[in-house]
Amino acid sequence: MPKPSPAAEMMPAPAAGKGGALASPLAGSPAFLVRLAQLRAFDEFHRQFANFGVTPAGFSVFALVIANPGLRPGAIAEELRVKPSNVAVLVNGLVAAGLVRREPDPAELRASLLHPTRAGQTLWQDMEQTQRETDARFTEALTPEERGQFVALLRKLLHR
Amino acid sequence: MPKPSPAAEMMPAPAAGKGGALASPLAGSPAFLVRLAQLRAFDEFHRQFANFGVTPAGFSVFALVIANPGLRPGAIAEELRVKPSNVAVLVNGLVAAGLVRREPDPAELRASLLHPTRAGQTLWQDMEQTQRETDARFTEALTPEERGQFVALLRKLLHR
DNA sequence: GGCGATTATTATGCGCCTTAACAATCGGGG
DNA sequence: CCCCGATTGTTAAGGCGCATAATAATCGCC
Repeated sequence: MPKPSPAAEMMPAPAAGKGGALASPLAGSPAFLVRLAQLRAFDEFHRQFANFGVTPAGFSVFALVIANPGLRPGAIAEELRVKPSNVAVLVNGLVAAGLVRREPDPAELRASLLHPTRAGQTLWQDMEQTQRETDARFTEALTPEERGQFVALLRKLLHR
Repeated sequence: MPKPSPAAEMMPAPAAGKGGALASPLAGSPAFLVRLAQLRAFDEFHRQFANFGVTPAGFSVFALVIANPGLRPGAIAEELRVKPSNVAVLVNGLVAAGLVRREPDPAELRASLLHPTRAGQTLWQDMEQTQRETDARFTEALTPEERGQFVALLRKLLHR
């Protein structure tokens, strides 16, 4: 091992007896920690959005449609870094829930323009508030400054 | 709206035409960004571990067994914040791949003690190196200092 | 010796993502 | 003008990762 990184050092693991804490070789891995964080975020979402009948992925699509009425599915796929086939299924769910409708584009008959329904616009008010609460809970262990740093680092990390 | 938060403000979204960038109301949401980051981490893992025949979840279980020989499934479930039933399936995969073996515990016949096989120990050398490369790629947009901050913030966030 | 608690596993289902196949439309070159 | 490759969208099928519920075996204790 070339350099002794401060974190993520592996202890000798003394027999892994039930007594002490066990060695966590992945505790210093960003990718692993992100996976754990996403589990927690998912949990929080489920608790808060239990009454809304939407899933995390569906919610992200809905948020984009609300913020960009007339959006096309392809643009959503690009923004969410997901394949268009996946977007189609999620939009189906939103249409079935009566939150979104597909409208034909007169100048581009292949595409469908996505608009929120009136019911969708109404429900969004509550959802937006709930989303803020979800994020607050998710990051409740962080100070406001740390939360800002966290978001900034995530955005830099994701900036392909 | 009482106070103008610096991030995550929603623009009027002028017709969502194909010309300009679209409004991203979730760009300031930690939970949403973590989900995107996890997608990227998963992608990176698949690229790097394509030849090892293990999945991300299987790898995390394997890493724990390597670091803690004689570990019991329940301890893994607790450490990874998943249900024991899930661990059993993942261990099945590792056993089938010849990386891990289940051994009876003489003092606790309900439990099985997990040990890496010799082949598993050998393969782990390469996996450990590959994992470091995966994390390096995952965080390549960050400076070393930022990477350290990122890990520290994640750990604080997760510290239930 | 029996009975609730603990440990592990299998079976089943859902969410989310992928690739592959198909359909419809667009747009430009012959 | 028509055809054909490219674009856009959708459905179908599959895999991973998680959950809950049901089952089995063992443990500890009265």
